[in-house]
Parts: sequence; structure tokens; C-alpha cells
Amino acid sequence: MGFKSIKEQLALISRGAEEILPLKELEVKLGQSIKTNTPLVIKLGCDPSRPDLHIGHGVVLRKLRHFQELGHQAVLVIGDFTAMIGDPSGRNKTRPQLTLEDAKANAESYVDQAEAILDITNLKIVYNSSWLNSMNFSEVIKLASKYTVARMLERDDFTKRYKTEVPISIHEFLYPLAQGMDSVELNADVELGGTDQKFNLLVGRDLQRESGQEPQVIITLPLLEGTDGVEKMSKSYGNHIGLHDAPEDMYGKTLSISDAMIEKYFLLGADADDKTMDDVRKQLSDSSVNPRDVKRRLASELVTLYYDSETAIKAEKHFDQVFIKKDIPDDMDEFQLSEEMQLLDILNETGLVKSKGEGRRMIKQNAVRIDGNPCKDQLMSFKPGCGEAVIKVGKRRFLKVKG
RNA sequence: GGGGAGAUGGCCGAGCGGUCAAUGGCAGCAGACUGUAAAUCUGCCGGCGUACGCCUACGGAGGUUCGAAUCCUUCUCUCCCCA
Repeated sequence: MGFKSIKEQLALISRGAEEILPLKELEVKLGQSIKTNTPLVIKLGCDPSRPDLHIGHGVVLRKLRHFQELGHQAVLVIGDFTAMIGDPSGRNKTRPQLTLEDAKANAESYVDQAEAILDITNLKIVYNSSWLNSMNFSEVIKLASKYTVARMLERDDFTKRYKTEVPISIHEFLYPLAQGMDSVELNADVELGGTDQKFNLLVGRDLQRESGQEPQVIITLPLLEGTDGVEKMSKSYGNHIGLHDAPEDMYGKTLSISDAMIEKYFLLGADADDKTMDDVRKQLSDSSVNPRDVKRRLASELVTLYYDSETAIKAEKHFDQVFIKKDIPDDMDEFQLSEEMQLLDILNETGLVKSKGEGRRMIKQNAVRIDGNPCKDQLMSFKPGCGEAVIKVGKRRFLKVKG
């Protein structure tokens, strides 16, 4: 099968991308690829230490998918080796060090989730332990000699940590090098990553050059902020929309993003094409259009993307019912009463609240409703034979008690 | 190798023998207002008990004391300066 023209390919490749470095080299590579009818090798590394994927990860996976659609060879590098060592970079605690088995298990789950985006049948999956694990100390030292401390310290987060006297371990300097080795191993033509990966991606170029390879082109993608619109999307911030979130959650969470994020979510999260983006921008700048409606469209497109349009309609209906009409959802967890029980215990045991203390607080704050009426009685209890009641805690926690 | 500083609740950061479950900020949760937007206001924000209260917590382990996050010893870890 032939490739599309350079121009056509670039249009898709650059959609949503932050930087393509150097663009000229990419054009050359694409040209060669067309001429020799050979797909380019597109590398994406993933960290299997955190197995829950969200639409933030989706941004870069989507870009890899674009390359698949253009007929290139996508390679997913599972960083099981690096995960095994345990990268202590990042804000606070040392990361848990995974065993190779854990990393492998997580990797499987990762691939399973990535299937929502990638064409798995044409995906090459490799584990970097298969080459990094066998390097001996002298090889590592030789590798380490190719970079200087000053250059390492150029990296943004190292600079920051160094200045604020936050520890940096020596082995962290080896991370970019290990990642770069992956590029050498694969003879990658292009490597994808978030903007925070820029330094690491560039190291790959240097190492490839040292090994006599043509350096890879790097493509960085913006980091998608989470639903709070401030921090980057991350499960630990609790601001993520998971790829495996239930359709209703995906829809609801999307509607909770701030208006300022709508455009970005369309582009990066929903993979909107140029035409859609124009339309969205037009609507957002039109004061007669309620931004909420644009957001509703976004939510529905996201659900459609990860599920299907029918599910999106259902999610929307659920949302309207629960949050706009403040009605109860069609489906909710049920609790069968076998003996008289305190409301507080029911809440606690079913996980509607984290502790009884939280339950008490919620009740005090009028956050607990029974059949729509705020419950102020902390000692209230349910007796068998009392029939059905719907308990609501906060905005979105429901439970049907059957007695 | 020598000298100095430090480790506090999800994070930052006060406290320096009792009044400390620990000021404050951020994050979070809930309520009001809304479009599950933003902004704003209010309350909550270790666990258990209706509550007086009890238990567990200030890097780990010991100790001094009627009483310790606060003092001493020791261990672990971190940062800075000198070599």
C-alpha cells in the first residue's frame, strides 16, 4: 500500500503536536519512506509502573495511532526495566520498585487499555528489559561517559530540584540514557512523548548519532490538564478521566471541566479534526452560545470515541436525569437489609462514606438525603419491612436500601 | 574525611516541655449560588463513640520527666559548606 503525500501526512502528524524537531528531518524521512515504500519506525515508551490509563495518556497514544493510520510501524516500548529500578523522580515519595513480574502484569493491563486507541494488530510491542537487562557495568559506564553532568542538569526538573535542594540520585541521570538506548536498539525514526519528555527524547538523538544512526525526529505533545484545569491529568491528583471510566462518569467528568479547557480537550482528548476545531472555536466565541452546550458535545464525542454513539446517548440521558432534573438514576447499588441497621453503618459498610466520622460530617452538612429529603438524624436507622428507600450522599453517590 | 542544618498530617509549612489531633496556606469534601463552568460565601477536613471522652499520630528505637512534636542517647535518611 502506498503512502500519502508528505503534505497530507504532515497535516495529520502535526495536529495537536507541540513541537516537531527538526521538522525538516521529518520531511526528509517521510520522503525516503515514500520513495522506498518503507514504513517509518515510530517509538513510544510507556511506564508500566502506573497501570491506569486516562485520556491524558490518550493524547500521545492517539498520535501513535495517527502514524498507524498513515501506514507506519508503531512500536510500543514497555519500560519494564526502568520501572523495575523505580524512578524516584517526581514530587515526593520514592516510587515503589516493581519486580519484573509486576511490571509485566501492569504492562499487559496497559496494552489492554491502549487497545481502546491503538490498532493492536499492527503494533509492535517490545520490553526494554530485553536489552537493558543484559548490559554489564562497563557498558553502562561507557554509556554514562557520553553525557556530562552540566548537560543533565539542563533538564528542567533537575534544575528545579537542584535549586530547591531536593535530592537527585545518580541513577536518575541514567534514565534518559536508558531511554535513549531504546531508540538506538530500535533504530527509531520518530519518538513521541509529552512535552515533559523533551529532554529524554533529545538524548535519544545524541545516542543514535554516536552509534552511527540517523537521529530520530522527536514529536512532543502538550500535557493535558485534568478536570480541575490546573494540574496535569493524573490519577494521583484525582483529576483524571480514565479510559476505562464508566460512560456516565466519563460524560459527567467532562462536563465538570472549566470552560477554558474545552478547546484543548476537543483537540487533544477527542481528537477533533480541523473542521471540527474551527466550528468549536466559532461557537465558543459566539456569546449567544452557552459554553455548556459545547461542552456537552465534547462529552458526548468523548464517550462516542471510547464507546459508541448509543452509549453516549445513554450517558447523556443519565446525566440529565441525575444532575439536571436531580432525579435518581435508573441503576444503582442496592443494599438488602437483614436486620435493623443504623444509617451510619449502612453508609460506612457500603463504602458511600470512608468512615463513620465522614458520615456524621456529611449528615451534619445536609449532604445525606433519603428519598430526596435531607436527613439530620445521625442515629436514624432502618428496620426490615420498611420498604425501599434511596439514599443519596453528596451529588453523586446513590444507594437503594431494601428492607 | 571535617563542620553545619534538617526529617511534622495528601503537599507546603509553623510549633521548641503542659492550654497540641497540632497555627496557616494549597489540595480535597459538603452546603448555598450555577451550566457538576468560573468567581464568591459558609462549614468540614486522623479513627471510634450521641456526647463529657477514648485511641493512634509529629522519621525509627530507647531514655529523662507527673507530663515530650518539643530535652537526651542512638539509628536511618536528606540538604548545605569545606576537603
